[in-house]
Amino acid sequence: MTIRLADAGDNNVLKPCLHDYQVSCGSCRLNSICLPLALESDDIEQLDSIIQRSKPLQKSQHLYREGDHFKSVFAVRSGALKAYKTTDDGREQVTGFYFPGEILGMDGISNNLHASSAKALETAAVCEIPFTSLEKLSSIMPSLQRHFFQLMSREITEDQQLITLLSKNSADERVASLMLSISSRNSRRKLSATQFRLPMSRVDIGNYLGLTVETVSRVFSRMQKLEILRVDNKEIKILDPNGLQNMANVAG
Amino acid sequence: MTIRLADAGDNNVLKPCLHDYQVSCGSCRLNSICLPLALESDDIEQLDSIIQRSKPLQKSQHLYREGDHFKSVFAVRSGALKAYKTTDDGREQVTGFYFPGEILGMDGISNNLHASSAKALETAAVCEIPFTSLEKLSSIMPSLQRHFFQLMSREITEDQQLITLLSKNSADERVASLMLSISSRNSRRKLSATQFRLPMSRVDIGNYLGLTVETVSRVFSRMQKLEILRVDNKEIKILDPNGLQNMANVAG
DNA sequence: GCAAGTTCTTGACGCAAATCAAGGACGATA
DNA sequence: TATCGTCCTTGATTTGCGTCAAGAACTTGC
Repeated sequence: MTIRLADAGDNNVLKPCLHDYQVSCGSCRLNSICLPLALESDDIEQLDSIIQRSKPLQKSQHLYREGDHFKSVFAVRSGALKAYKTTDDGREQVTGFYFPGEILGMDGISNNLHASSAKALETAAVCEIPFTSLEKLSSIMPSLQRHFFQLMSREITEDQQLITLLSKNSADERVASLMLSISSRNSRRKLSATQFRLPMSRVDIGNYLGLTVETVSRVFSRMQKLEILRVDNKEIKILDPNGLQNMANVAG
Repeated sequence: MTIRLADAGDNNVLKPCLHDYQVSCGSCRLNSICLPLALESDDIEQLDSIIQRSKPLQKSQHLYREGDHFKSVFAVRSGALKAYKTTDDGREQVTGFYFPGEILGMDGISNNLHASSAKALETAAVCEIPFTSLEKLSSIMPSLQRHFFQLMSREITEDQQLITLLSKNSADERVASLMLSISSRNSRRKLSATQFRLPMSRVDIGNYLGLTVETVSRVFSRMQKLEILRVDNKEIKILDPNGLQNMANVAG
Protein backbone atom coordinates (compact mmCIF):
# COMPACT_ATOMS: atom_id res chain seq x y z
CA MET A 1 0.00 0.00 0.00
CA THR A 2 1.25 3.42 -0.98
CA ILE A 3 1.15 6.64 1.00
CA ARG A 4 1.19 9.54 -1.41
CA LEU A 5 2.93 12.68 -0.31
CA ALA A 6 1.53 14.56 -3.26
CA ASP A 7 -2.03 15.44 -4.00
CA ALA A 8 -1.64 17.90 -6.83
CA GLY A 9 -3.86 17.66 -9.84
CA ASP A 10 -6.19 15.06 -8.37
CA ASN A 11 -9.17 17.34 -7.93
CA ASN A 12 -9.76 18.57 -11.43
CA VAL A 13 -13.06 16.82 -11.74
CA LEU A 14 -14.50 18.45 -8.67
CA LYS A 15 -13.17 21.94 -9.32
CA PRO A 16 -12.76 22.16 -13.10
CA CYS A 17 -11.75 25.83 -13.10
CA LEU A 18 -9.43 25.92 -10.08
CA HIS A 19 -6.49 23.58 -10.05
CA ASP A 20 -5.47 22.32 -6.66
CA TYR A 21 -2.16 24.09 -6.90
CA GLN A 22 -4.01 27.38 -7.24
CA VAL A 23 -5.71 27.17 -3.84
CA SER A 24 -5.30 30.40 -1.88
CA CYS A 25 -3.27 30.54 1.33
CA GLY A 26 -6.43 31.12 3.34
CA SER A 27 -7.88 27.78 2.30
CA CYS A 28 -4.64 25.83 1.95
CA ARG A 29 -4.51 22.87 4.30
CA LEU A 30 -0.77 23.48 4.79
CA ASN A 31 -1.06 27.02 6.10
CA SER A 32 -0.58 25.96 9.70
CA ILE A 33 2.86 24.64 8.74
CA CYS A 34 3.86 27.18 6.16
CA LEU A 35 2.60 30.29 7.98
CA PRO A 36 2.03 29.49 11.63
CA LEU A 37 1.28 33.15 12.12
CA ALA A 38 -1.11 35.03 14.24
CA LEU A 39 -2.19 36.66 11.04
CA GLU A 40 -5.43 38.51 10.63
CA SER A 41 -7.38 37.17 7.72
CA ASP A 42 -6.80 40.31 5.69
CA ASP A 43 -3.08 39.92 6.41
CA ILE A 44 -3.29 36.47 4.88
CA GLU A 45 -5.06 37.98 1.91
CA GLN A 46 -2.26 40.48 1.46
CA LEU A 47 0.31 37.75 1.58
CA ASP A 48 -1.81 35.69 -0.73
CA SER A 49 -1.85 38.49 -3.26
CA ILE A 50 1.92 38.46 -3.72
CA ILE A 51 2.24 34.70 -4.05
CA GLN A 52 2.47 33.25 -7.51
CA ARG A 53 1.34 29.73 -8.31
CA SER A 54 2.35 27.98 -11.45
CA LYS A 55 1.80 24.54 -12.83
CA PRO A 56 3.57 21.64 -11.17
CA LEU A 57 7.14 20.61 -11.86
CA GLN A 58 7.68 17.20 -13.36
CA LYS A 59 10.08 14.77 -11.73
CA SER A 60 13.73 15.85 -12.09
CA GLN A 61 12.80 19.31 -13.38
CA HIS A 62 14.70 22.16 -11.77
CA LEU A 63 12.99 24.86 -9.76
CA TYR A 64 16.19 26.92 -9.86
CA ARG A 65 19.85 26.29 -10.39
CA GLU A 66 22.97 27.27 -8.49
CA GLY A 67 24.06 30.66 -9.76
CA ASP A 68 20.62 31.71 -11.01
CA HIS A 69 19.55 35.21 -10.16
CA PHE A 70 17.68 35.08 -6.86
CA LYS A 71 14.17 36.49 -7.09
CA SER A 72 11.92 34.39 -4.86
CA VAL A 73 11.71 31.85 -2.12
CA PHE A 74 9.39 28.89 -2.57
CA ALA A 75 6.93 26.95 -0.45
CA VAL A 76 6.33 23.33 -1.36
CA ARG A 77 2.65 22.60 -1.94
CA SER A 78 2.90 18.97 -2.96
CA GLY A 79 5.53 16.44 -3.91
CA ALA A 80 9.12 16.71 -2.76
CA LEU A 81 12.32 18.43 -3.84
CA LYS A 82 15.99 18.18 -3.07
CA ALA A 83 18.47 21.04 -2.83
CA TYR A 84 22.06 20.38 -3.81
CA LYS A 85 25.33 22.07 -4.58
CA THR A 86 27.88 21.01 -7.15
CA THR A 87 31.46 21.03 -5.88
CA ASP A 88 34.17 22.33 -8.18
CA ASP A 89 35.34 18.82 -8.92
CA GLY A 90 31.87 18.08 -10.28
CA ARG A 91 30.48 16.06 -7.42
CA GLU A 92 27.11 16.74 -5.92
CA GLN A 93 26.25 17.49 -2.29
CA VAL A 94 22.60 17.17 -1.34
CA THR A 95 21.92 19.84 1.30
CA GLY A 96 18.28 19.16 2.03
CA PHE A 97 15.00 17.50 1.20
CA TYR A 98 11.85 19.60 1.15
CA PHE A 99 8.31 18.37 1.77
CA PRO A 100 4.91 20.10 1.58
CA GLY A 101 4.66 23.15 3.81
CA GLU A 102 8.44 23.67 3.88
CA ILE A 103 10.25 26.70 2.48
CA LEU A 104 13.32 26.60 0.27
CA GLY A 105 15.55 29.06 -1.53
CA MET A 106 16.55 31.20 1.42
CA ASP A 107 20.23 30.59 0.79
CA GLY A 108 19.96 32.89 -2.23
CA ILE A 109 19.26 36.03 -0.23
CA SER A 110 22.82 36.68 0.86
CA ASN A 111 24.18 37.69 -2.51
CA ASN A 112 21.22 37.60 -4.84
CA LEU A 113 22.31 34.34 -6.42
CA HIS A 114 20.97 30.91 -5.61
CA ALA A 115 23.71 29.13 -3.66
CA SER A 116 22.26 25.73 -4.52
CA SER A 117 20.07 24.03 -7.11
CA ALA A 118 16.60 22.66 -6.43
CA LYS A 119 15.15 19.72 -8.31
CA ALA A 120 11.82 17.90 -8.08
CA LEU A 121 12.14 14.33 -6.78
CA GLU A 122 8.63 13.61 -8.06
CA THR A 123 5.83 15.73 -9.49
CA ALA A 124 5.75 18.77 -7.26
CA ALA A 125 3.82 22.01 -6.95
CA VAL A 126 5.30 25.09 -5.34
CA CYS A 127 4.17 28.56 -4.36
CA GLU A 128 6.54 31.28 -5.45
CA ILE A 129 7.02 34.17 -3.04
CA PRO A 130 8.80 37.10 -4.69
CA PHE A 131 11.35 38.31 -2.23
CA THR A 132 11.09 42.06 -2.80
CA SER A 133 7.35 41.91 -2.23
CA LEU A 134 7.96 39.82 0.86
CA GLU A 135 10.43 42.39 2.16
CA LYS A 136 7.99 45.25 1.63
CA LEU A 137 5.17 43.35 3.25
CA SER A 138 7.43 42.41 6.16
CA SER A 139 8.13 46.05 6.87
CA ILE A 140 4.47 46.77 7.42
CA MET A 141 3.60 43.42 9.03
CA PRO A 142 5.85 42.83 12.03
CA SER A 143 4.55 39.31 12.55
CA LEU A 144 5.54 38.40 9.01
CA GLN A 145 9.00 39.87 9.47
CA ARG A 146 9.41 37.87 12.63
CA HIS A 147 8.12 34.75 10.92
CA PHE A 148 10.75 34.99 8.24
CA PHE A 149 13.53 35.65 10.69
CA GLN A 150 12.37 32.54 12.50
CA LEU A 151 12.20 30.44 9.34
CA MET A 152 15.75 31.36 8.45
CA SER A 153 16.91 30.74 11.97
CA ARG A 154 15.31 27.31 11.88
CA GLU A 155 17.16 26.53 8.67
CA ILE A 156 20.38 27.43 10.50
CA THR A 157 19.65 25.18 13.47
CA GLU A 158 18.66 22.33 11.17
CA ASP A 159 21.89 22.68 9.23
CA GLN A 160 23.75 22.57 12.52
CA GLN A 161 21.96 19.35 13.43
CA LEU A 162 23.14 17.89 10.16
CA ILE A 163 26.68 19.11 10.79
CA THR A 164 26.67 17.31 14.12
CA LEU A 165 25.24 14.18 12.54
CA LEU A 166 27.91 14.12 9.84
CA SER A 167 30.70 14.89 12.20
CA LYS A 168 29.87 12.59 15.08
CA ASN A 169 27.56 9.75 14.09
CA SER A 170 27.94 6.33 12.50
CA ALA A 171 26.24 5.21 9.31
CA ASP A 172 23.51 3.45 11.31
CA GLU A 173 22.83 6.56 13.36
CA ARG A 174 22.72 8.82 10.33
CA VAL A 175 20.21 6.74 8.41
CA ALA A 176 18.08 6.20 11.51
CA SER A 177 18.04 9.96 12.15
CA LEU A 178 16.89 10.68 8.64
CA MET A 179 14.07 8.16 8.92
CA LEU A 180 12.98 9.77 12.18
CA SER A 181 13.13 13.21 10.63
CA ILE A 182 10.96 12.18 7.70
CA SER A 183 8.61 10.42 10.05
CA SER A 184 8.11 13.47 12.26
CA ARG A 185 7.73 15.81 9.32
CA ASN A 186 5.08 13.45 7.98
CA SER A 187 3.13 13.45 11.18
CA ARG A 188 3.28 17.24 11.28
CA ARG A 189 1.45 17.12 7.97
CA LYS A 190 -1.08 14.67 9.40
CA LEU A 191 0.32 11.75 7.47
CA SER A 192 1.42 8.43 8.86
CA ALA A 193 4.51 8.63 11.05
CA THR A 194 5.19 4.94 10.61
CA GLN A 195 4.58 4.24 6.98
CA PHE A 196 5.65 6.27 3.97
CA ARG A 197 7.24 6.23 0.58
CA LEU A 198 10.70 7.75 0.23
CA PRO A 199 10.69 10.19 -2.68
CA MET A 200 14.46 10.14 -3.01
CA SER A 201 16.88 7.48 -4.24
CA ARG A 202 19.45 5.64 -2.14
CA VAL A 203 22.11 7.68 -3.91
CA ASP A 204 20.48 10.90 -2.70
CA ILE A 205 20.18 9.58 0.83
CA GLY A 206 23.82 8.55 0.87
CA ASN A 207 24.89 11.81 -0.63
CA TYR A 208 22.94 13.81 1.93
CA LEU A 209 24.32 11.75 4.83
CA GLY A 210 27.90 11.58 3.62
CA LEU A 211 27.73 7.85 2.86
CA THR A 212 27.94 5.67 -0.23
CA VAL A 213 24.91 3.95 -1.73
CA GLU A 214 26.26 0.60 -0.66
CA THR A 215 26.49 1.65 2.94
CA VAL A 216 22.93 3.04 2.94
CA SER A 217 21.69 -0.18 1.44
CA ARG A 218 23.53 -2.24 4.04
CA VAL A 219 22.11 -0.13 6.86
CA PHE A 220 18.58 -0.71 5.55
CA SER A 221 19.24 -4.43 5.39
CA ARG A 222 20.58 -4.40 8.93
CA MET A 223 17.54 -2.47 10.19
CA GLN A 224 15.31 -4.97 8.49
CA LYS A 225 17.13 -7.89 10.04
CA LEU A 226 16.74 -6.27 13.46
CA GLU A 227 13.03 -5.82 12.69
CA ILE A 228 13.28 -2.08 13.25
CA LEU A 229 11.70 -1.40 9.90
CA ARG A 230 10.37 -3.10 6.83
CA VAL A 231 11.90 -1.87 3.59
CA ASP A 232 10.35 -2.65 0.25
CA ASN A 233 12.32 -0.58 -2.18
CA LYS A 234 11.08 2.95 -1.40
CA GLU A 235 8.25 1.90 0.88
CA ILE A 236 9.22 2.20 4.52
CA LYS A 237 7.31 0.83 7.46
CA ILE A 238 8.65 1.57 10.90
CA LEU A 239 8.05 -1.52 13.02
CA ASP A 240 9.87 -0.49 16.16
CA PRO A 241 9.92 3.29 16.73
CA ASN A 242 11.81 2.92 19.99
CA GLY A 243 14.41 0.73 18.37
CA LEU A 244 14.81 3.35 15.69
CA GLN A 245 15.18 6.12 18.27
CA ASN A 246 17.76 3.96 20.01
CA MET A 247 19.67 3.39 16.83
CA ALA A 248 19.61 7.12 16.00
CA ASN A 249 20.95 7.98 19.42
CA VAL A 250 20.41 11.70 18.91
CA ALA A 251 17.98 14.33 20.10
CA GLY A 252 15.76 14.47 17.02
CA MET B 1 56.43 36.89 16.48
CA THR B 2 52.83 37.13 17.48
CA ILE B 3 49.92 38.51 15.50
CA ARG B 4 47.24 39.61 17.91
CA LEU B 5 43.64 39.29 16.78
CA ALA B 6 42.48 41.22 19.81
CA ASP B 7 43.07 44.81 20.62
CA ALA B 8 40.64 45.34 23.48
CA GLY B 9 41.72 47.18 26.54
CA ASP B 10 45.06 48.31 25.17
CA ASN B 11 44.17 51.96 24.78
CA ASN B 12 43.29 52.96 28.27
CA VAL B 13 46.22 55.30 28.58
CA LEU B 14 45.34 57.30 25.53
CA LYS B 15 41.60 57.49 26.15
CA PRO B 16 41.20 57.12 29.89
CA CYS B 17 37.44 57.77 29.85
CA LEU B 18 36.42 55.75 26.82
CA HIS B 19 37.33 52.08 26.69
CA ASP B 20 38.04 50.71 23.28
CA TYR B 21 35.07 48.39 23.56
CA GLN B 22 32.81 51.40 23.95
CA VAL B 23 33.61 52.93 20.58
CA SER B 24 30.45 53.84 18.66
CA CYS B 25 29.48 52.09 15.42
CA GLY B 26 30.17 55.27 13.47
CA SER B 27 33.83 55.29 14.44
CA CYS B 28 34.36 51.52 14.72
CA ARG B 29 37.02 50.25 12.35
CA LEU B 30 34.98 47.07 11.83
CA ASN B 31 31.82 48.75 10.59
CA SER B 32 32.54 47.94 6.97
CA ILE B 33 32.43 44.23 7.87
CA CYS B 34 29.74 44.28 10.48
CA LEU B 35 27.34 46.65 8.72
CA PRO B 36 28.23 46.90 5.06
CA LEU B 37 25.16 49.05 4.62
CA ALA B 38 24.33 52.03 2.55
CA LEU B 39 23.31 53.62 5.81
CA GLU B 40 22.87 57.31 6.27
CA SER B 41 24.91 58.54 9.18
CA ASP B 42 21.81 59.21 11.25
CA ASP B 43 20.71 55.63 10.49
CA ILE B 44 23.99 54.46 11.96
CA GLU B 45 23.33 56.64 14.98
CA GLN B 46 19.93 55.03 15.45
CA LEU B 47 21.45 51.59 15.26
CA ASP B 48 24.20 52.72 17.56
CA SER B 49 21.66 53.80 20.13
CA ILE B 50 20.22 50.31 20.55
CA ILE B 51 23.57 48.55 20.83
CA GLN B 52 24.87 47.71 24.28
CA ARG B 53 28.54 47.36 25.03
CA SER B 54 29.82 45.69 28.12
CA LYS B 55 33.21 44.83 29.46
CA PRO B 56 35.20 42.10 27.72
CA LEU B 57 34.74 38.39 28.35
CA GLN B 58 37.68 36.53 29.79
CA LYS B 59 38.98 33.39 28.11
CA SER B 60 36.54 30.46 28.42
CA GLN B 61 33.74 32.66 29.79
CA HIS B 62 30.36 32.06 28.22
CA LEU B 63 28.52 34.71 26.26
CA TYR B 64 25.38 32.58 26.35
CA ARG B 65 24.51 28.93 26.85
CA GLU B 66 22.37 26.50 24.94
CA GLY B 67 18.84 26.79 26.26
CA ASP B 68 19.25 30.35 27.56
CA HIS B 69 16.44 32.71 26.78
CA PHE B 70 17.24 34.44 23.49
CA LYS B 71 17.33 38.20 23.77
CA SER B 72 20.09 39.50 21.53
CA VAL B 73 22.48 38.75 18.76
CA PHE B 74 26.12 39.74 19.18
CA ALA B 75 28.85 41.27 17.06
CA VAL B 76 32.43 40.39 17.91
CA ARG B 77 34.56 43.48 18.51
CA SER B 78 37.82 41.82 19.47
CA GLY B 79 39.12 38.38 20.34
CA ALA B 80 37.44 35.21 19.15
CA LEU B 81 34.62 32.92 20.24
CA LYS B 82 33.42 29.44 19.44
CA ALA B 83 29.82 28.29 19.21
CA TYR B 84 29.03 24.71 20.14
CA LYS B 85 26.21 22.36 20.91
CA THR B 86 26.22 19.55 23.42
CA THR B 87 24.77 16.30 22.12
CA ASP B 88 22.54 14.27 24.41
CA ASP B 89 25.32 11.80 25.09
CA GLY B 90 27.36 14.68 26.45
CA ARG B 91 29.75 15.22 23.58
CA GLU B 92 30.43 18.61 22.12
CA GLN B 93 30.03 19.75 18.52
CA VAL B 94 31.73 23.01 17.60
CA THR B 95 29.51 24.72 15.03
CA GLY B 96 31.55 27.80 14.33
CA PHE B 97 34.38 30.18 15.15
CA TYR B 98 33.66 33.89 15.28
CA PHE B 99 36.17 36.68 14.68
CA PRO B 100 35.91 40.48 14.95
CA GLY B 101 33.16 41.94 12.76
CA GLU B 102 31.22 38.68 12.67
CA ILE B 103 27.74 38.15 14.10
CA LEU B 104 26.66 35.25 16.27
CA GLY B 105 23.55 34.13 18.09
CA MET B 106 21.14 34.09 15.16
CA ASP B 107 20.28 30.46 15.76
CA GLY B 108 18.29 31.55 18.80
CA ILE B 109 15.66 33.45 16.85
CA SER B 110 13.65 30.45 15.74
CA ASN B 111 12.25 29.54 19.14
CA ASN B 112 13.51 32.20 21.49
CA LEU B 113 16.13 29.89 23.00
CA HIS B 114 19.78 29.80 22.13
CA ALA B 115 20.33 26.63 20.14
CA SER B 116 24.03 26.60 20.95
CA SER B 117 26.49 27.92 23.52
CA ALA B 118 29.10 30.59 22.85
CA LYS B 119 32.39 30.74 24.71
CA ALA B 120 35.37 33.09 24.47
CA LEU B 121 38.51 31.43 23.11
CA GLU B 122 40.55 34.35 24.41
CA THR B 123 39.72 37.73 25.91
CA ALA B 124 36.92 39.04 23.72
CA ALA B 125 34.69 42.09 23.51
CA VAL B 126 31.26 41.96 21.93
CA CYS B 127 28.49 44.38 21.03
CA GLU B 128 25.07 43.23 22.13
CA ILE B 129 22.20 43.96 19.76
CA PRO B 130 18.81 43.44 21.45
CA PHE B 131 16.67 41.59 18.97
CA THR B 132 13.33 43.27 19.60
CA SER B 133 14.92 46.68 19.07
CA LEU B 134 16.56 45.36 15.95
CA GLU B 135 13.23 44.10 14.66
CA LYS B 136 11.55 47.44 15.25
CA LEU B 137 14.36 49.32 13.63
CA SER B 138 14.32 46.91 10.70
CA SER B 139 10.68 47.71 10.03
CA ILE B 140 11.44 51.35 9.51
CA MET B 141 14.85 50.88 7.87
CA PRO B 142 14.48 48.63 4.83
CA SER B 143 18.22 48.48 4.27
CA LEU B 144 18.72 47.15 7.79
CA GLN B 145 16.00 44.56 7.32
CA ARG B 146 17.67 43.43 4.14
CA HIS B 147 21.05 43.39 5.80
CA PHE B 148 19.84 41.00 8.47
CA PHE B 149 18.11 38.74 5.99
CA GLN B 150 21.43 38.63 4.15
CA LEU B 151 23.45 37.93 7.27
CA MET B 152 21.22 34.99 8.15
CA SER B 153 21.31 33.73 4.61
CA ARG B 154 25.09 33.87 4.67
CA GLU B 155 25.12 31.82 7.85
CA ILE B 156 23.01 29.23 5.99
CA THR B 157 25.33 29.08 3.00
CA GLU B 158 28.37 28.83 5.26
CA ASP B 159 26.81 25.97 7.18
CA GLN B 160 26.14 24.27 3.85
CA GLN B 161 29.80 24.69 2.92
CA LEU B 162 30.73 22.96 6.15
CA ILE B 163 28.21 20.19 5.49
CA THR B 164 29.83 19.57 2.13
CA LEU B 165 33.28 19.63 3.67
CA LEU B 166 32.33 17.09 6.34
CA SER B 167 30.51 14.86 3.96
CA LYS B 168 32.91 14.78 1.03
CA ASN B 169 36.41 15.80 2.02
CA SER B 170 39.42 14.09 3.53
CA ALA B 171 41.16 15.18 6.72
CA ASP B 172 43.82 17.03 4.71
CA GLU B 173 41.20 18.89 2.72
CA ARG B 174 39.21 19.85 5.80
CA VAL B 175 42.13 21.29 7.69
CA ALA B 176 43.43 23.08 4.60
CA SER B 177 39.97 24.61 4.04
CA LEU B 178 39.79 25.90 7.58
CA MET B 179 43.23 27.50 7.26
CA LEU B 180 42.13 29.20 4.05
CA SER B 181 38.92 30.37 5.67
CA ILE B 182 40.76 31.93 8.59
CA SER B 183 43.27 33.43 6.23
CA SER B 184 40.62 35.12 4.10
CA ARG B 185 38.66 36.34 7.09
CA ASN B 186 41.89 37.83 8.41
CA SER B 187 42.61 39.67 5.23
CA ARG B 188 39.06 41.02 5.21
CA ARG B 189 39.94 42.61 8.52
CA LYS B 190 43.16 44.00 7.06
CA LEU B 191 45.32 41.53 8.93
CA SER B 192 47.93 39.25 7.47
CA ALA B 193 46.51 36.52 5.26
CA THR B 194 49.65 34.44 5.61
CA GLN B 195 50.57 34.67 9.23
CA PHE B 196 48.33 34.43 12.27
CA ARG B 197 47.78 32.89 15.65
CA LEU B 198 45.03 30.31 16.00
CA PRO B 199 42.84 31.22 18.95
CA MET B 200 41.41 27.71 19.24
CA SER B 201 42.93 24.43 20.40
CA ARG B 202 43.59 21.39 18.24
CA VAL B 203 40.70 19.71 20.02
CA ASP B 204 38.36 22.49 18.88
CA ILE B 205 39.65 22.30 15.32
CA GLY B 206 39.16 18.56 15.24
CA ASN B 207 35.76 18.82 16.80
CA TYR B 208 34.65 21.44 14.28
CA LEU B 209 35.98 19.42 11.35
CA GLY B 210 34.76 16.03 12.51
CA LEU B 211 38.28 14.73 13.19
CA THR B 212 40.25 13.63 16.24
CA VAL B 213 43.04 15.73 17.74
CA GLU B 214 45.58 13.20 16.59
CA THR B 215 44.46 13.46 13.00
CA VAL B 216 44.57 17.26 13.07
CA SER B 217 48.05 17.11 14.50
CA ARG B 218 49.18 14.66 11.85
CA VAL B 219 47.74 16.85 9.08
CA PHE B 220 49.68 19.85 10.41
CA SER B 221 52.85 17.76 10.49
CA ARG B 222 52.24 16.60 6.94
CA MET B 223 51.64 20.17 5.75
CA GLN B 224 54.83 21.22 7.43
CA LYS B 225 56.78 18.41 5.80
CA LEU B 226 55.40 19.46 2.42
CA GLU B 227 56.44 23.05 3.23
CA ILE B 228 52.90 24.30 2.75
CA LEU B 229 52.96 25.96 6.11
CA ARG B 230 55.07 26.45 9.16
CA VAL B 231 53.38 25.48 12.42
CA ASP B 232 54.74 26.55 15.77
CA ASN B 233 52.10 25.50 18.23
CA LYS B 234 49.32 28.05 17.51
CA GLU B 235 51.38 30.26 15.25
CA ILE B 236 50.67 29.56 11.60
CA LYS B 237 52.63 30.84 8.66
CA ILE B 238 51.38 29.95 5.22
CA LEU B 239 54.42 29.35 3.05
CA ASP B 240 52.72 28.11 -0.10
CA PRO B 241 49.22 29.55 -0.60
CA ASN B 242 48.77 27.71 -3.90
CA GLY B 243 49.80 24.45 -2.34
CA LEU B 244 47.27 25.05 0.40
CA GLN B 245 44.53 25.84 -2.14
CA ASN B 246 45.47 22.64 -3.93
CA MET B 247 45.31 20.61 -0.78
CA ALA B 248 41.92 22.11 0.13
CA ASN B 249 40.56 21.28 -3.29
CA VAL B 250 37.34 23.18 -2.69
CA ALA B 251 35.75 26.41 -3.79
CA GLY B 252 36.74 28.54 -0.81
C1' DG C 1 62.21 27.66 38.96
C1' DC C 2 59.88 23.48 39.92
C1' DA C 3 55.63 20.60 39.95
C1' DA C 4 51.23 19.44 38.11
C1' DG C 5 48.03 19.85 34.70
C1' DT C 6 46.92 20.53 30.07
C1' DT C 7 47.81 20.40 25.16
C1' DC C 8 50.26 18.63 21.36
C1' DT C 9 52.83 15.08 18.72
C1' DT C 10 54.07 10.54 17.06
C1' DG C 11 53.70 5.51 16.60
C1' DA C 12 51.26 0.92 16.42
C1' DC C 13 47.06 -1.25 15.62
C1' DG C 14 42.08 -2.05 14.50
C1' DC C 15 37.79 -1.08 12.40
C1' DA C 16 33.96 1.17 9.93
C1' DA C 17 33.01 2.57 5.74
C1' DA C 18 34.87 3.16 0.93
C1' DT C 19 35.93 0.81 -3.17
C1' DC C 20 35.59 -2.74 -6.50
C1' DA C 21 32.77 -6.17 -8.51
C1' DA C 22 28.79 -8.68 -9.91
C1' DG C 23 24.16 -9.90 -10.09
C1' DG C 24 19.08 -8.90 -9.32
C1' DA C 25 14.87 -6.00 -9.35
C1' DC C 26 12.32 -2.49 -11.18
C1' DG C 27 10.40 0.92 -14.60
C1' DA C 28 10.10 2.80 -19.05
C1' DT C 29 9.61 2.14 -23.90
C1' DA C 30 8.54 -0.22 -28.05
C1' DT D 1 6.18 -9.15 -23.14
C1' DA D 2 10.87 -8.44 -24.27
C1' DT D 3 14.78 -5.11 -23.79
C1' DC D 4 17.38 -1.54 -22.09
C1' DG D 5 18.82 1.42 -18.49
C1' DT D 6 18.66 2.73 -13.86
C1' DC D 7 18.47 1.59 -9.10
C1' DC D 8 19.31 -1.48 -5.43
C1' DT D 9 21.62 -5.25 -2.92
C1' DT D 10 25.32 -8.20 -1.38
C1' DG D 11 30.11 -9.93 -1.04
C1' DA D 12 35.30 -9.39 -0.97
C1' DT D 13 38.95 -6.36 -0.26
C1' DT D 14 41.26 -2.03 0.91
C1' DT D 15 42.15 2.12 3.43
C1' DG D 16 41.78 6.44 6.03
C1' DC D 17 40.96 7.69 10.23
C1' DG D 18 39.90 6.44 15.08
C1' DT D 19 41.69 4.38 19.22
C1' DC D 20 45.16 3.36 22.44
C1' DA D 21 49.49 4.51 24.36
C1' DA D 22 53.43 7.13 25.64
C1' DG D 23 56.20 10.90 25.76
C1' DA D 24 57.28 15.97 24.75
C1' DA D 25 56.13 20.78 25.07
C1' DC D 26 53.78 24.30 26.90
C1' DT D 27 51.02 26.76 30.77
C1' DT D 28 49.91 27.85 35.38
C1' DG D 29 50.49 28.43 40.11
C1' DC D 30 53.21 28.17 44.14
